[in-house]
Amino acid sequence: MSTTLRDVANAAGVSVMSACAVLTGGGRNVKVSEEKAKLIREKAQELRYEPNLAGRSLRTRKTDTIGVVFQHLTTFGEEPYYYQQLLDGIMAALFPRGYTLALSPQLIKGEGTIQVSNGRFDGVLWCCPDLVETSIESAKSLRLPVVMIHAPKEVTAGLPTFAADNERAMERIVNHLVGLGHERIGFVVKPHVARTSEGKARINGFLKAAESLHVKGEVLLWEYAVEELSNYVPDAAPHTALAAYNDVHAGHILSRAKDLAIRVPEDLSVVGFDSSNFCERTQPRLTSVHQPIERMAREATECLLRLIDAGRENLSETRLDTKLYDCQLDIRESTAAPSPHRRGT
Amino acid sequence: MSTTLRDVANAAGVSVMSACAVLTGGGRNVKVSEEKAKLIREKAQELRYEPNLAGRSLRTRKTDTIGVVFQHLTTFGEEPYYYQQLLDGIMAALFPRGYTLALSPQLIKGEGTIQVSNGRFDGVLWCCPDLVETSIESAKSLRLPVVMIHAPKEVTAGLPTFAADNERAMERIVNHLVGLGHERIGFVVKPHVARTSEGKARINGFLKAAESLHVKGEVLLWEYAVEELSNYVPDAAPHTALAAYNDVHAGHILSRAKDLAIRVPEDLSVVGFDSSNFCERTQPRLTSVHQPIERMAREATECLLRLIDAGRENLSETRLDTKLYDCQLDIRESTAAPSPHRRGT
DNA sequence: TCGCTTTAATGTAACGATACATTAATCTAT
DNA sequence: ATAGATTAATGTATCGTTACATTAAAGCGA
Repeated sequence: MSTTLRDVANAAGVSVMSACAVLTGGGRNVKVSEEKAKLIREKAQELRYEPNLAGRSLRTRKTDTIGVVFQHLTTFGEEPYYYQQLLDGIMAALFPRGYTLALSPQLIKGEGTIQVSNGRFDGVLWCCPDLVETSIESAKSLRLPVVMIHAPKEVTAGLPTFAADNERAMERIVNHLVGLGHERIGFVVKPHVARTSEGKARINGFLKAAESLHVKGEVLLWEYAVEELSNYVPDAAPHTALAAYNDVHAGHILSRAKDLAIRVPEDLSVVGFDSSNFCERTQPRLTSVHQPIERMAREATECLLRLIDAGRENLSETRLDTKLYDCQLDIRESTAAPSPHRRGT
Repeated sequence: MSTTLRDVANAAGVSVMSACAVLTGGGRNVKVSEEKAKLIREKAQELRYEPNLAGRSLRTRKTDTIGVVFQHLTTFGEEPYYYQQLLDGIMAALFPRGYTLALSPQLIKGEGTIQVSNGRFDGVLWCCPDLVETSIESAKSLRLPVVMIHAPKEVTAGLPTFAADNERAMERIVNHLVGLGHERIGFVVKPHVARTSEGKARINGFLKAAESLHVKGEVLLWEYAVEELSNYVPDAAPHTALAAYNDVHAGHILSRAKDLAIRVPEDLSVVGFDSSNFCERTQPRLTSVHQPIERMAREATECLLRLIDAGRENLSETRLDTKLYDCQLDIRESTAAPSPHRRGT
């Protein structure tokens, strides 16, 4: 059995609460002479006392743990860079404050509804780019502070939300491509993307930007894009530029293009999304949108911690922080003006 | 305030332990009629009862949470694929059993020594490829089941250990290169690598393999490798093949080589380590060693869960599981026979 | 020396869930 | 009909910690 506070108190010949006061720094009311305090600390060290957090949590209603919600169990595999940055940002904000981060099966339920036991988390960070409506209800019904990361704020009304400005980002892509002279642009997505709120935002931004610049902008399902590349005929390609939903998808397009001897960027411009360091390693290096994911995650986490603190001090009305992050386009080598002989065809 | 078991019991007009027995399935001793059981379940749902885990943990001495130890706070950034696969493997084993995974600042202490509060974790997974000796003492002194992942078993004596066979892996690399005709091979590492036990194992394996095959095998610090490439002279290069410590480093070498117009694999063969899907996206595609990280993490986690179960049932002596994983070499395009005009120089 | 504050502590009761022991009521066998 | 077994429950103590209330002793001015 492990050492308890009572063991330490007995060893030092003092009461339990004196030991508690000394070892936790708490107990405003309780004063202990420096002499006894020293003895208590000595005994605690000698017995290798570590507080039992279950006991403490039960009493203080504080767990010093926050839960992180992902939609699926195995999301990591699809977009390693995205989750890496997310976790790094969260940890950067959490650890200096002594908080623990938990990934729990409770927090990963298929249809977006989760149940969280009491006394496990002080708050929840909800990271679901592919947010569905039921998630929101589920999030709001938690009797815990919740902060949304990367979910369009129109959907999360009433919850603090930290998200990339996806529409603006797509506008930047289209602007760049049109500026280069492209007039037929495809946005390649996988089917499920069209059902997520982030996907909708990007599609929406893409279509709006194309419309306002008077160029042809088409949303292409992945299979059609693949087919289109396979049937590629230099002068008759339906699109001279393809934007992909993320860098990994863009990478796949690059590989395809290479296999089919389609030159990038001469024959086809390709744009990614995330501007992960992966972009520096492709051939050609990939033009992509940089989302400040780590900063977003860090600031969202800080917001959550503020909410938790506020709740403790009964400042029930903290202002609802919500922030939309502008994304930069990192222009690399995979985009260029369309070949002259096809320009304006 | 949230609903407690007492609230449910009162609402249903039964005792607290009847409610407890019905809602947790536990309490072997306590029988409840189907009629009352139904009523209890109804009331629980109606009041949205969720058990308080602090209370439960305190009583049962079970947290259903395991902690994962990393050496540094920001390790993720360096090797995203590695950590992604590790976490995926851990979660795959943990979540079906209802366990939560925790990343805690308690578990990330610079010099490898950690202290874990009681009542927070049921066990600890220690994932430190760059393991230092003090870590081991720290790991052994935890009064919790501990399983080591990715630490050489010579170092972790007495603790279950799941690790890649690094020596064998380096042997495979050297075999492959020598088979192609290379006779001057460099193994490129960053300085800190040489101090970690995994680094030592790889260096050791590399040198031993080179020696036994009677070829020149040299360990190169990163800066020297860079310098060597800068001064590259086709017929006089000190090495015709470079093995890197991981895929990302290998990627950097590829970029350098490209910038300097050194052709891979014609002028120089390059080998990575991890065989992440990154290898498929480089130009040329990267030959690399595949470590079964996810499987390793999953099996280590399963082992930890067995130890935890065993502890509960006082089967104090479970056999000490330890497994060394063989790694395959995935041969892609970045390795080939050295150019004929330099062969045998 | 008496009342008053100040200092240094201690006592007790929770927090919520569950293990173990006990009780009351019903059933079975002779 | 009654002992003994079975069923359906309830009572109570406890896990380790901390909040709140209380006490005992010392200090101090008049």
